[in-house]
This record gives sequence, C-alpha cells and structure tokens, in this order.
Amino acid sequence: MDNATARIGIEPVNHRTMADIVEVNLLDYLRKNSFKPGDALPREMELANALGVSRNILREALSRLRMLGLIDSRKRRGMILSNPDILGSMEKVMDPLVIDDNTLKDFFELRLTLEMGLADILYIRKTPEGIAELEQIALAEIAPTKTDAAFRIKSEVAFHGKIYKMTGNHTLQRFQTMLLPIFGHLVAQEKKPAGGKVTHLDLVDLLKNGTIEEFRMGMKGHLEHHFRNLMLR
Amino acid sequence: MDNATARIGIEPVNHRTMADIVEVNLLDYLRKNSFKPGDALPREMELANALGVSRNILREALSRLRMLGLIDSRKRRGMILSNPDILGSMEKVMDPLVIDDNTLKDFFELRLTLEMGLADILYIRKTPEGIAELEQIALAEIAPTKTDAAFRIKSEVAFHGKIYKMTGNHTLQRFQTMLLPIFGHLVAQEKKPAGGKVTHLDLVDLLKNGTIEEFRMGMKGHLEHHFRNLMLR
DNA sequence: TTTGTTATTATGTACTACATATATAAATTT
DNA sequence: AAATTTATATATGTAGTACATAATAACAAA
Repeated sequence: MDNATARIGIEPVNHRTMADIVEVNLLDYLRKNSFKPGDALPREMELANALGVSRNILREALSRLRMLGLIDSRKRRGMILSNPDILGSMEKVMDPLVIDDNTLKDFFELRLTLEMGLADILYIRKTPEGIAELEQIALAEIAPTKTDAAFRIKSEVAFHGKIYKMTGNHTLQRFQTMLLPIFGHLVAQEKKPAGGKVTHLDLVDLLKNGTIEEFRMGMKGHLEHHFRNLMLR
Repeated sequence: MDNATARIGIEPVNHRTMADIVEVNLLDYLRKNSFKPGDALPREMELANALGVSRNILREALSRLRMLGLIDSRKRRGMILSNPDILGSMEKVMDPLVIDDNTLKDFFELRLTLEMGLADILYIRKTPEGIAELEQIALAEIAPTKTDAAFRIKSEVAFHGKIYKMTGNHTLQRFQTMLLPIFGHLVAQEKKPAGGKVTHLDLVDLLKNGTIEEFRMGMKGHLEHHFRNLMLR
C-alpha cells in the first residue's frame, strides 16, 4: 500500500486496460467450456468480433497466454490449447533485485520448509548410486586444495541440488533451482557466515545409515543458522 | 516429448515469433542494466525502433511483462518497472484439466513436502489464539449433525489452510491455496477414501502440548494414506 | 498556497495491408 | 487405385497509420 493510501484510507482505482479484461475473459472462457489440451480455439477474428475489441487487443491478450504456454498457434492451422509451463513464468521474474523484501523472505522460508520436508520422499526414492554421487560432492569439499569461497558456494549448490534431484521430482528440482538466486542474495547480506554444526558428509552418513527422522534432524542442524535468524525476525 | 520425437530421436524446431524474441530481449535488457522497481523505461517507439520491430510486436511483448506485474504503464507518464506478482501467473494456469499428469503428481508431492516441513516454522509463529481457532475447526468436524462429504472436504481445506495461515508466510499461504484444486483432483480419483489414523483434533493437541517432532510425526500419520500411495507409484 | 486552465505527449485502441506457413484440395505420376 | 507432387485457400504473423485519452507540466487566477 502507498503511503498516502494508508494515511487517507482510500484505495487507488485500478487501471485495467482492454487487454487485461480480454485476458480474464479468455481464461474464463477456456475454463467454463472445459477446454482440454489439443482442443482448437476459435479464430482470432471470430474472438475479436465476439469480444468487441480490435484484433490488436485480442492479440496482446493471446500473447500473454502464449507466454504461459497455455495456447499454441501456427499460421493457417489456428490456435490450440496446450500444457502450460507452470514454473516458466515464475522463472522469468525471479530476480532478487525486483522482488520485494517480504516476498523474498517468504520464499526463503519456503525453501527451508521444503528442505525440512524433503526427507520423507527422499527415503522413498533414494538409490545407492545417488548416495554415492552425493558422497563424492561432500568429499570434494574437504579436499585441502579447495578452500576458496567461490568453490564452497558452488559445492553447497551442487550438494543440495543433488538432494532435490534424488527425489525424482522434476518440478521440485526446478523450483529449487529457481530459488537459488534468492537464497544467495539473502545469505550474502547476512553478517556472520553460515556454519551449521552438521556437515554435508554427516548428512550423507545419515542418509546411508540413519532413519528418516535422524536425517531430518541432521538437516535441521545443518540449517540451524538460518532457523536462528528466523526467530529474530 | 512427443511420441514421434522420442521414436525417431530428433527435436522439433521451435517456432519463435518476434514477440517471443522481444520478450527475452526486454527481460535481458532489464536485468543487464539492473533496473529496479520505480525506474522508468524508454518510450515504446524508442524501444520498437531500437529493437527493429513494429510497435505492435513490442506491445505484445510488453503486454506479457505487464501481466507478470513486472512493468506498469500509464498514458503520458510512460512505463516503470514494478514489483512482479510471482505467483500471479501461476494461479492463472492452475487448472488440473490442463496440467499434464506428471506435473500434477509433482505438485502433489510438493504439497506433501511442505506439509511435513511446516512444523519448524509453525512452532516459531504459533499463537494461543491461532491454536484456539484451529481447535474450533477441528471440533466442528465431529459434530454429529455434520457428516456429509461436502462439509468434510470444506473442513479439511479450512483446517490445513489455517495451519498455513499460522506460519505468517503469505506466499506459502497463497501457494497452498493454489495447490488445492490439484489436491482435490488427485484425491478425488483415488479408489479408497483417505483416512489417516491421526485426526485433526489429535494434531491440535500435539500443537498445544507436543514437541515439533511429535507434531511432525502426527502430520505424517495424518497423511499416511497419501505417502502409502506414493510408494506404489 | 491552493485551485483551475491549457498545451503537450506517451500510452491505449482501432483499422488496413500484406507476408508467410500450412492444411486441404486438385493435378499429376507411378 | 495409390502415391506423390503441385496449386489454392486461409489463419496467423508483422508493419504501418490514425486517432482517442489520460496524465504531466506550465501557467494563470483565486
């Protein structure tokens, strides 16, 4: 809310353009008629006439749906509904400089929540090969030749990324990758460097020999620093 | 991947339109010049000329960024960068009929993961008032007058929704609300009705008197049925 | 200092025109 | 008759022009 808005106590009018309205109408139309992927949409001119707007405006709205991957169109063939890429549009705006601070913190917490809830699915999907690969990453960290910060960050990303990969959940994986810049941004502006008591190697060991709960407690210990910051908020 | 694509082993060409290209160029331009919310963008005609496309095409691309909430424009004032609504575009395409089955299952798991990881933040933010409200919801369920399926579903949504609300994380809350149709869709097509051993009232009791881990184990018991289905997958 | 008037201008909308890919039909070859 | 090639029709893609409209800025009046 704007300063003046809060002080005076009145909401600003929202400036909806034709494209905004048409976008809503189209989404509504698709849902109401329960369109399914593969179904053909009416032609542009038909839609424009039916909606009472110029082809220009209609195309601005269609362009939005195209970006979402909700529709697909080809010359002469026409437009069809297709499987949208749910995370695609999120990825486009995932820039810590552009997202407001509150949302940034929300996503940080979201990531922590995922990390803590991952154990259950991880124990269903884990494989000896995956664990071996994870161990390789953890072992590479403690090599005495690799001590610079850049390598540590890269390894941190690789380790946690591998864990997400082991869940076999592609969406979860993409989501995690998407959240990385946010994590990096917020962690970078912390005063003290993060240093959980539980190391990556400890986590690998727990994953090999421990129970779900032991692994989860290990993860909590690994993220201890972040959780402590959360309580101060 | 398409059937033919997989069989023959060749990727289809992707039909990128000018609007697609301009969209990418604009996003790139904004990032490279580290635009921040409030910063003014060049005029449409300047951008169109610089990009070498018609104003039409440029506006189709701008329309996409406008939908994301990334830019905001007014007559005469021009365009400015603003805080995008990260989840907004996701909400627009969250329709179980349109999302492909794999992604649907991925999101279902994502939701389970969140539910299991929620405990830590919940215990930081929980309040006696919140718990009392949650208890009201749980108590209303066991009233002998309310036994129909519609009410049970509504209560289920209310209960878990309240838990997310108690985290104080608005983004998490929106995310959960967004996932509801998916949850409903997948649960509806299960053969046996879900019936965890741990009731909502049990969870409330754990939240009042139990530790984080006890609550989490309670949640696991409550979601037991879903986790069992996951293992069969 | 506030309120009212006017000129300016960038976005919003509409319309026309043509290029281009491609589904379908027609013509041709096998 | 079946398969292949050629031609035709057409819906989307792109460009350009024109004008409406809201918001800014500059100025005048109270």
